[in-house]
Amino acid sequence: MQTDSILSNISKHISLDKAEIKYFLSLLRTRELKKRDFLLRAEEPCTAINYVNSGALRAFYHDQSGKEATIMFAVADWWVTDMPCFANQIPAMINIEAITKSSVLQLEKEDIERLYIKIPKFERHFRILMQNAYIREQLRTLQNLSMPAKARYKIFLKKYPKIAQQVPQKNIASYLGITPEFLSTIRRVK
Amino acid sequence: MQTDSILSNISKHISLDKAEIKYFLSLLRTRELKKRDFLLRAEEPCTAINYVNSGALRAFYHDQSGKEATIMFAVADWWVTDMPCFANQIPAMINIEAITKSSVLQLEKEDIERLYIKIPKFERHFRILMQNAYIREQLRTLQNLSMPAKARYKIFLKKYPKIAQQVPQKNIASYLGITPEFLSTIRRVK
DNA sequence: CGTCTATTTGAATGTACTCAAAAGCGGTGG
DNA sequence: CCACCGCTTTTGAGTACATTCAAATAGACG
Repeated sequence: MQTDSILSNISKHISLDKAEIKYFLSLLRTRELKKRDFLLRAEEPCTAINYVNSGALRAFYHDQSGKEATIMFAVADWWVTDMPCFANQIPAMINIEAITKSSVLQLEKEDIERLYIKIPKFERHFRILMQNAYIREQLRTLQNLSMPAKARYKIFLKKYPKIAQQVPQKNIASYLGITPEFLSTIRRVK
Repeated sequence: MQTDSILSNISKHISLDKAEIKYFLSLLRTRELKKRDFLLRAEEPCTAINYVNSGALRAFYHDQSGKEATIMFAVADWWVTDMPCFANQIPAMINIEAITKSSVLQLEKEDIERLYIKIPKFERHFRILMQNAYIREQLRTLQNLSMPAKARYKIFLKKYPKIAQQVPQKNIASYLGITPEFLSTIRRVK
C-alpha cells in the first residue's frame, strides 16, 4: 500500500507521532480501479471517503432527463466522495468513475468517526479540507454566475492543466455546464 | 449581548461546560448594523467570522465590469464571512451589506485560532459547519449547471422562503446569476 | 407629496442548445 | 499491419434561453 502520499497530505495540517500514524494507516483500505470502473454508483450506500493515490476520477450526477453534470474531477492527492450522502448516510446521488487506471485509499465513515474521537487533531485536518473545498466551490459558483463559458473554459485550463490533459473534452464540457458541441465551437475561435 | 442563539447553534454539534461557554463568549463582540451598512468592504482586511443574531445580510462580488454577483444571503443563525480571505488573511474580495437592520456576533481570526487550541472541540463544530457549507455550495453548482433559471428560482423559493420575503428581487436575480429583467419575465409566466 | 429605486414590459441581440451529419481517432480482430 | 467499429470531436442550421437597452409603471421612504 502506497502511504507516503497520504501522510504528506495530512502533515500539511497536523503532525502525528508513530503510534498515531500506525493507527491511522490501519484504517485505510486500498482500492484499485481499471479505466471505467466505478468507485461509487448512484443509489448505493456511500460509506467511504477516498484519497486518490494515482490516476484520475470523475464524480458526476445523472439527472432524470439523462443528462449528466460533472461535479468534480479527482487526481492524485485529492479527496473525493459524495459528501452529502457520506455525511448523512443516505444512498449516493452521484457516480464516481475512473477515467484512467486509478488507485485510491478508502476511509470508512465509522472509522473516520472513531478517528475523530481517538485522535481529535483529525477534526482539524478535515476542517481545513472542508474549508478549502467550500472556498473552491464558492469560487466556482461565482464564475458560473458571472462569466460566459469561454472565460470559464480558459480558467479551467489554467487552474487544472493536468486534468485538462487526462480527461476527454466532453467531460470538461459537462464540468463547465455546457454541451460538448458548444465547447468545440468555443475552442475553434480560440 | 444576545447569546442564547449562538450557544444553541454550537450545541448542535458539541457540548460545552460553564467555563468553556464563558471563555467562548468572552471572545465575541457584538456589531449592530443599520440597513445598508457594510459589515465588510472589498479591499479591506477580513479579520472576523460573523454569526447573525438577527436581520438579513448579503455577500456579493463586484466584478471589473461593474456587475455584481450575490454569493450568499445570511439571516438569523447563519455564519458569514469572506472565507477565502478570512482563511488566508488577504484583503477581502467581496462586500457584505446589511439588507435590513441586523445584529451580528464577531469572532476574530486570532481568537478563533486560540479557541481551536484551547478548546479543540471547536474544530469539530467548524468542521461540520464547513462541511455543510461545502455540501450546499456543491448542490448549488449542480443546479446552476443543469437547470434553467426558472427551475432554480422555484427551488430557491422553496429552500429559502424567509430570505425570499426579506430581500429585494434584484438580489435574488443576482444570486441566481440572471438579470432582474429576466427574473421578472420568469415570474410573469408562473 | 415628491423623489428615488425597484419592477415590469418589449424589441433587438447574443449566447448556448438540439439535432443531424461528417470527420477524426483509438482500440481490436482478422 | 491494416481495416473496421465505436466513440469523440467538429461543423452547421435552426431554435430556445437569457441579455441589453430603453421606457413605463409601481413601491418605498423621507
